Amino acid sequence: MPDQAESARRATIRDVAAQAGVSIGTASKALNGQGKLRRETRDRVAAAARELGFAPNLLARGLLGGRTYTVGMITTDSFGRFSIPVMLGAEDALGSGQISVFMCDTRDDPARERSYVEGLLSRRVDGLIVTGRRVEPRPSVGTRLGIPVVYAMTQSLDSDEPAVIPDDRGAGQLAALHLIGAGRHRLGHITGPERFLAVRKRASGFCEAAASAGVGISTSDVLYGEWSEQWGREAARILLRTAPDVDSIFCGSDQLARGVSDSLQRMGRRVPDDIALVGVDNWEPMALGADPPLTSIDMCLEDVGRQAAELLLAAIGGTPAHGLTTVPCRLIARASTRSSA
Amino acid sequence: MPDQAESARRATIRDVAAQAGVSIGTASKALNGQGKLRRETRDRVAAAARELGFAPNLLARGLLGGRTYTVGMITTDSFGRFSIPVMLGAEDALGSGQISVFMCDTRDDPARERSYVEGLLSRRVDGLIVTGRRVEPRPSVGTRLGIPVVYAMTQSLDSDEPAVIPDDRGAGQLAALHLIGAGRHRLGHITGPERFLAVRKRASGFCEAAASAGVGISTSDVLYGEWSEQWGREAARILLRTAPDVDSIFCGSDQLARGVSDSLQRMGRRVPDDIALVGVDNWEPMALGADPPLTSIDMCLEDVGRQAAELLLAAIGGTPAHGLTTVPCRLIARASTRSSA
DNA sequence: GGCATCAAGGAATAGGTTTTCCTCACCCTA
DNA sequence: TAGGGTGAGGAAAACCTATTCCTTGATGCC
Repeated sequence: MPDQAESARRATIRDVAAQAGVSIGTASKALNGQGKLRRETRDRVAAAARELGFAPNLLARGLLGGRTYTVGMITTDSFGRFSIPVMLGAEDALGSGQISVFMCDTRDDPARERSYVEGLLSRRVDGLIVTGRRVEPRPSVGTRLGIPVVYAMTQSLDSDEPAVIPDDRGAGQLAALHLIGAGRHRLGHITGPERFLAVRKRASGFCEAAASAGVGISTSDVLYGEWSEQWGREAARILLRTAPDVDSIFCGSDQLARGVSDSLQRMGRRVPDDIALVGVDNWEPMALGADPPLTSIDMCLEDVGRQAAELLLAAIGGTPAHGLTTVPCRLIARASTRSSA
Repeated sequence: MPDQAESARRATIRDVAAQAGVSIGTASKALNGQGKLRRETRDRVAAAARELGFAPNLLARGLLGGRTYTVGMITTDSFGRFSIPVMLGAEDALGSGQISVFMCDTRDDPARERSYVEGLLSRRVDGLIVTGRRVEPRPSVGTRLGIPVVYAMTQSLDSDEPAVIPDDRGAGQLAALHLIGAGRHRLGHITGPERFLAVRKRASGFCEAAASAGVGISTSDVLYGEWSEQWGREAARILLRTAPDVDSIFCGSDQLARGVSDSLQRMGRRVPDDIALVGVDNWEPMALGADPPLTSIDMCLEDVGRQAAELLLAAIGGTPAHGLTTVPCRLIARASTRSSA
């Protein structure tokens, strides 16, 4: 393959046709395996294309075919920790099918979002993926765009629009079962702001699973606060005061778990011997950096992204989806819940 | 503005022209403020466009004009912690000029990279930004692509190609001056693998600045290791053994600094009273979550991205850049270096 | 030998926009 | 009144590709 382009102007199919001594139409057929052509002609065209470093102009193709093999991705949280893996998974599902992704960060500004959507529509993307910070429902990006839209890690207030989110309730259950399975019976839960839907779902999943295993913790025992290590430290002190015999804590994020771990150890409790800890996010720099490393629930965000992309592809292909799809979480066991036996 | 599209087919300029009772060419001129048209005609066309929710097909425009107002962004580190802010800054500089960004993650796989570049070229992007994990030089993505390329947070082995990177040497100097300015005189440096160019540059900047302030630390005293909290903990123990009177440590990342801080405090040293700590990255979840919060050097990655994008725009506009551009870092002072007075 | 069939490839069209060049009518001046 | 200038807008080319329809020559069959 000679170096990509002749630097000046990219070769067009017209150049290829001329070089191969055939018409444009014939060249097109040869390159796309269409029509009735002699073997030798195909080869000649292929050789010319190779020689000229020809690559079809996808703009022209898109203009003609009505499909651009391009999708838009809109994120509201500055490519944050959540939307990135989602993007990664989506890119994975799309990229392998030769679809390119336009990325747009709205910074949570509706006006900016509107203008991005306009731009994407003008570029004739085949579909849209909308991803957000957390799982809270948000205003629809538009229901009559003429192209399919899938939400990932967030949902539209118009609840019929397809959305893919992690199974937060399942995350809570997973945590409870893991802790109980490790022989813990006095559970605590320290988590983020109660206004987050995901927070409430996890808490209820956790409490329910505990209850049905005969271990008592009610949602009113849950400690809600900010998403900060600072709150983790503080909450640990509070919890130890109100429930000094606690032997395990489920933390709503790895950051919280770090704070909790730190605080507990300063208060002389050993992790996991005295108190076991489970975090959420499986955010490796946090979870692995902790001492001891944190058991954490991975929300499989890449799967969320992948599934969203697959739903989008199906919709583009004519099979739209509706409503919510949840993706199961996975618990990654590490030293912070190692059996104290 | 009536709801975006008529759901079925997007309105074209032909529809607008028909509705306004003018020819296509006239409609185009009216919408773009070109040509000689009566005021009333322009208004009529504008009204029709609004009514039909017309937005020009950017594919067609790109096909015709040779410019797509689109750039490709290639990252090698899975949208990691470094390339994201860079992307953000770039998107900032580009987005406000109505340029859309194709995002591609190569996962460090040259074959994948090649195929992405092909795809972007086929989509006739106007330029390329290549961003990487750290600042190490990498093989060129191609020097005869026919479109300008700018590297950000990484450089091409072909050193003439334009690249924008943070001023790592300056980061080291900043750290040294800050610590010395806070009255510290026995400096240590714990950092990442010596094979990283950025690591060596920071170390030499740090040692030089210290030397020229009359404080002795040689590059041979630097502790090199992995980029992990674990290494931070271990290195702190080593350092305290070999230099028990150290009163300040410059850490090559916030993660390292977290490990160091943790380890020091377990060994009974107070931060910052006994030992002051400076990290690098200003990675907020890490730096703010630490106790005490970490002073850290912000590499202003968004500025790196912004500048790269600006260079790219200039190159697209006909004024290509060459060689290295460095972006200054900024020290964010927090409690870990609060004067012990 | 005439006709249908078939292989091979050319010509033309569509897709949506911008831009250049034309046309047409009108007014002004010599 | 002829010629030129001008204001307003139309027609058509150009961008590049894929596809549909045609043409051409050759072959096979009755």
